[in-house]
Amino acid sequence: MSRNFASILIPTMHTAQVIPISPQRLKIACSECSLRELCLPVGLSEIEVERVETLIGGRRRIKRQHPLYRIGDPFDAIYAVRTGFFKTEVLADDGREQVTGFQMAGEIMGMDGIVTERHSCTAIALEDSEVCAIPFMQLEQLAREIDTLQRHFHKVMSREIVRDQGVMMLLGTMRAEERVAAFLLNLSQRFATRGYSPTEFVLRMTREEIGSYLGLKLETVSRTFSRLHDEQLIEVRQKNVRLLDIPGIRRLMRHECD
Amino acid sequence: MSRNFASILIPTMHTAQVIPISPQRLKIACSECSLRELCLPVGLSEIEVERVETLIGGRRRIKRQHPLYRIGDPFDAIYAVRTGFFKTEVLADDGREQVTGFQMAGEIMGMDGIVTERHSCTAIALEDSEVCAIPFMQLEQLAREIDTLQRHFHKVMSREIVRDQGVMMLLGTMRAEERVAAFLLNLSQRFATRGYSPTEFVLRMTREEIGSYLGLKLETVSRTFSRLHDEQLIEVRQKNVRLLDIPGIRRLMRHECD
DNA sequence: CGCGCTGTTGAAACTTGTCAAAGTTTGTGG
DNA sequence: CCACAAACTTTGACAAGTTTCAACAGCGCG
Repeated sequence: MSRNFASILIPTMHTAQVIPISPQRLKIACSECSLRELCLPVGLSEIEVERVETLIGGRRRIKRQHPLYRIGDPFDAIYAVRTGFFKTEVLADDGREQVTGFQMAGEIMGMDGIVTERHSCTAIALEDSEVCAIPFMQLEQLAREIDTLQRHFHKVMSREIVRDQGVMMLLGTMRAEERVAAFLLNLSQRFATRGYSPTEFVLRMTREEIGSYLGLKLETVSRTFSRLHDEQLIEVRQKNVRLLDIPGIRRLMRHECD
Repeated sequence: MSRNFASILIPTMHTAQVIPISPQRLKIACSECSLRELCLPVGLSEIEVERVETLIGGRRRIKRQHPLYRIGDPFDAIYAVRTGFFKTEVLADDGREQVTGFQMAGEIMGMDGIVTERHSCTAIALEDSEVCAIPFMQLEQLAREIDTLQRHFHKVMSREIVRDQGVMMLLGTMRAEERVAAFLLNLSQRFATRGYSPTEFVLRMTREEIGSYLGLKLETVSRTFSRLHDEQLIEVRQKNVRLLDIPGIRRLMRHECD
């Protein structure tokens, strides 16, 4: 039974098949986990890890299509995805929505709420999911005491800012085919990091959600998938995707130089 | 005309007239800086402000078109804009560039560098500018000691994340006219916050830079300005802009309801 | 004073969006 | 477990919006 911070770092259910972990070895496994840098700083003493574990507010299960938090909700915690898959989306005044990201195991959500103490986006589970809530006041308290935790948290926020820059690049300069290619490669890389196949995975989101994220209409996403398929770069059947030629897909993105 | 941005919009913001500083008081004086509310938390005691002042690494002058930092530069400080105007831009593998933001007085730059300890974007002064360098290690140190400073810094990072969400929305769902309208309203609002006219200001960036930021070609930006002008919403002469009908401009953005 | 950079405008080409229809999968309730 | 409805996906034809290419004008720097 693991409802502590360390456990979010450690792939449980999903990756149990890939990296078997006995329950009593959780902390050790954390230090061996290839994802550790996503969630916990390296170099914590055992005592410090224990303190971090006490900080976790608790685990929350979110059913598919249900929100973890909504725009306007009071902010009091950030969340680490334990299992499952989320999307975050923002809302324009006129009602238009835009998916700003997809979050998977080991990733942190909710930092948008710090500035106004209300969430500025909505996080919705794309499949039955589980998160660890990390009460923000307590996180700040502990960050004041543990340098490496403080630094780590700052890196997590910074990584989010850098990720956003990448999305801007994608939305601002790429054409449809490049966007879809970048999206697939990004997913592939993130799955690989977590020990899953980088070439074969399931899209938890609809074409419309992909389109929203990529600034395209769902029809364009669908057509682009079909085109990549015609070019023998991918195989798609519904939500199942197989990347047949990753170098080829990567090449698409450099195609339109300058 | 060789008058710079500040001297037009900001009735002499340059040192002496607004903020009298006696010659011997050359040290950094956050306590007397007019930007204080923008870059420091409210509620610091005098002693705390003094401590923050010791933390400022020093001012740096950056000439027009010169970089404050470049992609790949080692990260060791964040920067607060004192005077002037910057753009930040990222680079794709194939050489394409994308402006990710424009920064003006009181805004903080450089947080992208925390995660990798190298900057992931380049910051270039669009006019002769001045920044306060804030060594990051020392900032973290002090943040561990002063709660309100810690919280403030987290809010600054969070604000950046929320801002990025807004840019994604802009790039992902808006048409050219809406993007330009949003851009102008955003600038207007930021000038207003700083006590300058929200209706009349100078664009320090070229059409190409605006286009890069908005995910449009420079010709489209130019055409859109012309169209807004035809519709009597704005006046543009070169870099000088006057917003004639802010409600009208705002209406443009709700036009395309979903 | 002129050269270069920046900005404006036009016409054609191209990419993506819109609308529509049909096929496929998923979920629900009998 | 099947049947049916709803949601999602694919594909085509056409429209709209944006980019591309090109020409020219204006300002500003040397």
